[in-house]
Amino acid sequence: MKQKITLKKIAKEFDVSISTVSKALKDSHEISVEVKEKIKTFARRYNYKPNSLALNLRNQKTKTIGVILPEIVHHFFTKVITGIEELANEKRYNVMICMSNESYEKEILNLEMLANGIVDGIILSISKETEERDDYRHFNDLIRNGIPLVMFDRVVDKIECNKVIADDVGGAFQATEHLIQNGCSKILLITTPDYVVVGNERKLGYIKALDEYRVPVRKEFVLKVEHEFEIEGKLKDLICSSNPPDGIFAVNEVYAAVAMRICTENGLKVPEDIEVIGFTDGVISQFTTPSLTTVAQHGRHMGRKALELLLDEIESQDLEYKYKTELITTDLKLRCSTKSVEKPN
Amino acid sequence: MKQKITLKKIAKEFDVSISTVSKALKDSHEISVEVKEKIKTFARRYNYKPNSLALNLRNQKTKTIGVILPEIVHHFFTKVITGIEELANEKRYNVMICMSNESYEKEILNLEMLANGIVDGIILSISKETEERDDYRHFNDLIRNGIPLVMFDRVVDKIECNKVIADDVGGAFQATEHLIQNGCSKILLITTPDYVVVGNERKLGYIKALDEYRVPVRKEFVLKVEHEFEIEGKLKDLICSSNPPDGIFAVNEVYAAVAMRICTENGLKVPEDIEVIGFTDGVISQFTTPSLTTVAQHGRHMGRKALELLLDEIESQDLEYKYKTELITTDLKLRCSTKSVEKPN
DNA sequence: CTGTTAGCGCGTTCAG
DNA sequence: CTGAACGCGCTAACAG
Repeated sequence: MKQKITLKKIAKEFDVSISTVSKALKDSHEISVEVKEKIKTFARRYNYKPNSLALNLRNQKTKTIGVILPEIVHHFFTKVITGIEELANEKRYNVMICMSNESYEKEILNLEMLANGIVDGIILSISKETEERDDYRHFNDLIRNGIPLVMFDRVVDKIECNKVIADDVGGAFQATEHLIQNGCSKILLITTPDYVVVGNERKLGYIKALDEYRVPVRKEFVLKVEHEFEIEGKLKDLICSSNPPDGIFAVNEVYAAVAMRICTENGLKVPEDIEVIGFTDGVISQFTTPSLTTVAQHGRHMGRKALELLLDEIESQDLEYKYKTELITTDLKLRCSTKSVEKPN
Repeated sequence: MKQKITLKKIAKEFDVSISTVSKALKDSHEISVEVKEKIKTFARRYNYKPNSLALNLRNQKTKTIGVILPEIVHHFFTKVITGIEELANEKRYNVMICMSNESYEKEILNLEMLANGIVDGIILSISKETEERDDYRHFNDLIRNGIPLVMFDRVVDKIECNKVIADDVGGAFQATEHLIQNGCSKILLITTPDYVVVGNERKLGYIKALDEYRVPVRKEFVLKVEHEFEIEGKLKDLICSSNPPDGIFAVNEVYAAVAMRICTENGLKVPEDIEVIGFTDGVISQFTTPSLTTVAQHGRHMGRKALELLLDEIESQDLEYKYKTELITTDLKLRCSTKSVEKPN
């Protein structure tokens, strides 16, 4: 278990002072060429690397940013991470990823841990439990402590900070509009419980599209489910009713995939009898039969944007820094679960 | 931009020494009750938290472990992370996740960054490029520097460290055996290029099963592809040949899903005409039509095990520490792309 | 009961 | 050209 080499050890080796070594390694003009040379070759030989902890402590900054995610087994979030990593790389920042597991407690724990000096700023998507509790003191504490925070995707109006969100309303509008234009008039919305903000936003877009095209909004066509296995029973009932839906818009990928499977199993043909659109950046959609038309969220782009805003704030000296909210536009990714002229992929 | 509160500031506030404050906050018996009380309430009021950097520097350990992954947009790796996080939580360790993006350069960069004091140990799955180059000096440097390393999934024999691997040979054997027992005799293997170790291991299992059941191994039934879009042409040719396969074993999920789609598109019924098995821990398999039988890798379990070994080594004082290689057994997860008595899910 | 000192590893004055 | 001293924030051994 050989110990790491330090300035001190090199100094002892050549019987010079620590600061001489430090200067020599930085190629300071204050040090004689010979001394510099021998110290540098020695350092290279023993692969000297300054200790990050010491540097961070001294500089009072770490060039590291923390990312807190509700979960990681989720294609969208991994895309966001990819975007963050990408830009972090370019800007020579490190990234520390933590998971809140959708838990309020763990979110606070992570926040506290990161806030204790080890990161220069934090990017986060709020946990479901926190959304449900509607308790955001820990974030305000953080901000009061002067640690820059950027929220993405699941954001909270009450918190004053930079934000990056997908255009949930617009995306849902686009999807619903597409279904309407394809001739659907009885469009089922499968969404999350009320406390999930993005679910609500997407519902708004759905309603907006229906309104705009003068399609009546019907209560029985709004399905709120917590878990995908709740879909089967309710959807079956609707399909077998006297007035079955002819289109489905689901606020995420799994809901859409499950709904589509249930339709098929119950004798409906997709997209002939019923068209389906999901909302996601995911990978499942490409492999379902038929492949699933979705609203693409561009998670990678969101990640990049979030870090961009964060670095902006970190590097800003401006006392009157103005927080922004960036809207990332979505795209309708046409596949085979909807009727359309072209059906790529 | 209020600055964080430190021992020093509290000391100044009450005009006592820094160490008095430190002791007071640790409820030392050396300090009078009144002083302790007033210092503690003050600290609580201003939400004092010791600076982690300073603590880490002083203790020469960080209670943080680094994880380097080839990529993160990958269900298996996110499962492994979940396992690592889980145990890390229990043991009160932090986890820092980095991505090598399958790049040799970036792997080295990450390694160097983590090695400079900020983590107590590293868990890693090697990048493809490194596998291809067959150059492992950076790992040996790390180990020589006394930083514990655990490799998982994609491991390298030449590196002496703890390892956790899935039973790739066994899993592939199981899968192939299952196909044979279901009556397949012309089983196509879709695998990766030779330098990918896990691909090779799985190929070994495939051959072993064929040998054991005296099914001839045929060269034209071993398809090596780098990317999934190479599958279509080659598979089509085979299907249309005079001697088409009646079973497919693919070394990953995407290959299997793509192969199955191509079979269906070319008029073959799965599993009646041809059976398909994939290798993975993924999420796609559940949503294909038919759902895909796979060899489950238990990524979460692997993650836990990897961290377990790492903590073992970190906390071991033993100079004659013995490295282990843990084999994580796989399970055949039966779904609908293979014939069988029961077809759950 | 409280304070001083030293040290973790580093970089930066400032003196010599 | 080189070194001593200081500070980043914290703890622990030792003095008083």
